[in-house]
Amino acid sequence: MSSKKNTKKVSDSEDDDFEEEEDGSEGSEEEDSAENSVKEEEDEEDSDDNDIKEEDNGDAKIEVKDENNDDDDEEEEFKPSISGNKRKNDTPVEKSAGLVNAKQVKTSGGDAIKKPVQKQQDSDDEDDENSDIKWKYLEHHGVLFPDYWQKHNVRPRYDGKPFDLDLYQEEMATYWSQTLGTDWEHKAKYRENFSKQFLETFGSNKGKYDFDKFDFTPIKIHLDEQRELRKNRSKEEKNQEKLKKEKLSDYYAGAILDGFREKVGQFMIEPPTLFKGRGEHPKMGLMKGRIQPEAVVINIAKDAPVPKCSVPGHGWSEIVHKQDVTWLASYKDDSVKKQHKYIFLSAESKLKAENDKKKYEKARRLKNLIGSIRENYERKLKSSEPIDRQLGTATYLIDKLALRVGNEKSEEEADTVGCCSLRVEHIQVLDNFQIGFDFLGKDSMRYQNTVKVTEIVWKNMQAFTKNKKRQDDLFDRIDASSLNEYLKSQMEGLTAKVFRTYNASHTLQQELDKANEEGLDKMDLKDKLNFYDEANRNVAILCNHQKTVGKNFDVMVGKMEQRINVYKEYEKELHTHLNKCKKNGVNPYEKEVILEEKDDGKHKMFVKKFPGTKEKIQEAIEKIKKKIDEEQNKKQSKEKNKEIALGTSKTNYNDPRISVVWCKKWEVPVEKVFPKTLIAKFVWAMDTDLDWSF
DNA sequence: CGAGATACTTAGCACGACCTCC
DNA sequence: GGAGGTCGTGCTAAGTATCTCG
Repeated sequence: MSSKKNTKKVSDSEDDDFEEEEDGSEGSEEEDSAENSVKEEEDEEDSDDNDIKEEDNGDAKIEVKDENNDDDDEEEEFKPSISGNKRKNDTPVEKSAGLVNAKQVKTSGGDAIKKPVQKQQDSDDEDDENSDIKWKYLEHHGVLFPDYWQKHNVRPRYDGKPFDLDLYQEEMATYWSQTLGTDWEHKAKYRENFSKQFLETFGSNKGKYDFDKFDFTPIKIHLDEQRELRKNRSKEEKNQEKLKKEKLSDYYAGAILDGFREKVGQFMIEPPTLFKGRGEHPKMGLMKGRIQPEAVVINIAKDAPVPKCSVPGHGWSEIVHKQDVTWLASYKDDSVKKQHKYIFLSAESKLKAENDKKKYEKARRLKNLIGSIRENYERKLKSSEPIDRQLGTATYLIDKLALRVGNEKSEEEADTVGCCSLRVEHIQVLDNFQIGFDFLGKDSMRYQNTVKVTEIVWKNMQAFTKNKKRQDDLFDRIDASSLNEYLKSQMEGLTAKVFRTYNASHTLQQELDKANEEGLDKMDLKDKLNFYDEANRNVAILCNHQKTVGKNFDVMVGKMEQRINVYKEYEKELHTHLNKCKKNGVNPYEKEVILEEKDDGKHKMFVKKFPGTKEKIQEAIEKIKKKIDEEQNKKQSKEKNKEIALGTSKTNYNDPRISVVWCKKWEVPVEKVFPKTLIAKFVWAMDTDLDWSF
């Protein structure tokens, strides 16, 4: 209810005709690169804009500041107040709290405050307390659009002859050329989808052309040259560009939510390119269309200034004031598949952090109830009702194997499954109460596992496969929503994914609790971190978080082995050297041997030193032993992590408080287990008490 | 109800910044 | 100080879950 009231179009309200005016009056504006538009559209064009906005909001313009443009006090004051970079998370913007405060920030040089205050009062009041209001005040700078295509005029060949392409054709052809030499090039579907769409651009002439006769290597070569050129830019040039980028990002990343500066996440509209779906995606190779501002909906507070659209001659689709959602902007993109995209605040924002914390608290509630919940679904396993046996069995799998729930998918997507969408062909009922699983899950990652289950589960699984074809659903009486409905009856807010969070965090806690037995106190930092990685790895294995093996993994490991062998040989030689030294009292053989490990042209050197005194030799032996040890550890963890991605569980499944407490307890700096961004994301967990546990 | 819409989280990969090792 | 490797971050695809509507 409340939200509905808030979502009406700006243009509906008596004082906002923003889009109409903008659209109508600016058709002839220069229409190029977004980069230009952000920085250059200053005065002439700006004045139009301000006219409109000043009517709306008093003086509410937002400008990107350029180094050469520091003459405007208003902007000067405004900008830092909302810029993302200097933001201090827990310092309210401008001291006081809440709505009033945010407005002060926004208007710290102008008079926008007057009107909005009135606007604010006429409808919001009763909304605030009830329902799920996510914010009271929200202000941001909108979204950034990728540059329009700029023609490079490098022609492909057709039938061996240079061939002219129009603007859009060239753009498509270039995206295609980007993938020449990669795996994509050889995927039949990718080629099929692209070629069809590409030929489509010739309209009624499309029948005249044969895609196989096109040769795009000239464009490919051009792209390679461009990359080379970019790489070889001067230091200053690179620096300049970096600064520019930072400036832009500083501007767009800046938002204010309820009186606090917050960082916006991904604010750049996804640029056009060829769609690259994971796995056997039927739509791979199709052109992702260019998103125009007219497709973008902006969500801000009623009394916030309307962000400026950076594309000359264009305007937003709509300005809404939906307080029951967290997105700042959204757009529909149906070019490849029907979908909505959103611009959110970044992971480190209060809004996201709060949700994150709630997620873990919910998982902890599950932890406390898990006993009775397990009893409940175990009872269901034996129920006389087939539906209940399926619910029980599916819940068992979700709990024990951390499977995803498995929503229905359409034909237009890659064929992947989760628990409820498992088909008979995905499992094998084996001897000894074992079940074999082999299916493609999210992102077409293969889940392959053989597990011993309880007798009753085993029998159920066998029954569910009876008289069915391979392609039939294993669970034919339930789906994701009925399963979640059942879970809801067991605990408020319980859904299938909570089991994953709970099991992951619980596993991490258990693993890390083994620190005492492992004698962590006697370990050095490196070994402690190995121990942590091991725990982390167990979670990743549970959740099936995989990564593809890098193409030169074997080469890498080979090199390490070689290095270890060299070290070992050196160690042996040192021992003989030491013996000789002992016999003679003094060392007659002091020497250095320089080894060059040659490897495909490049070389690395290793110097074997044979010192002249027993003590020094002894030292050298110790040193090389340590090096061997380190190198072996490194090799081992590399092999262990060969196909396992540790990052995903760290960011999404492991309650950060577990790690924080562990770090404190064992005197490991948190920044050794969390990279910068995760520390920022998990600020809320950083001062957890030592006695806390999941 | 069921299908599509909507909102938000979870996921792997490419690439570039940074670090290390001589 | 530069090449080679590592690692973090940005990007965007692909899930989950719930809501809405005919």
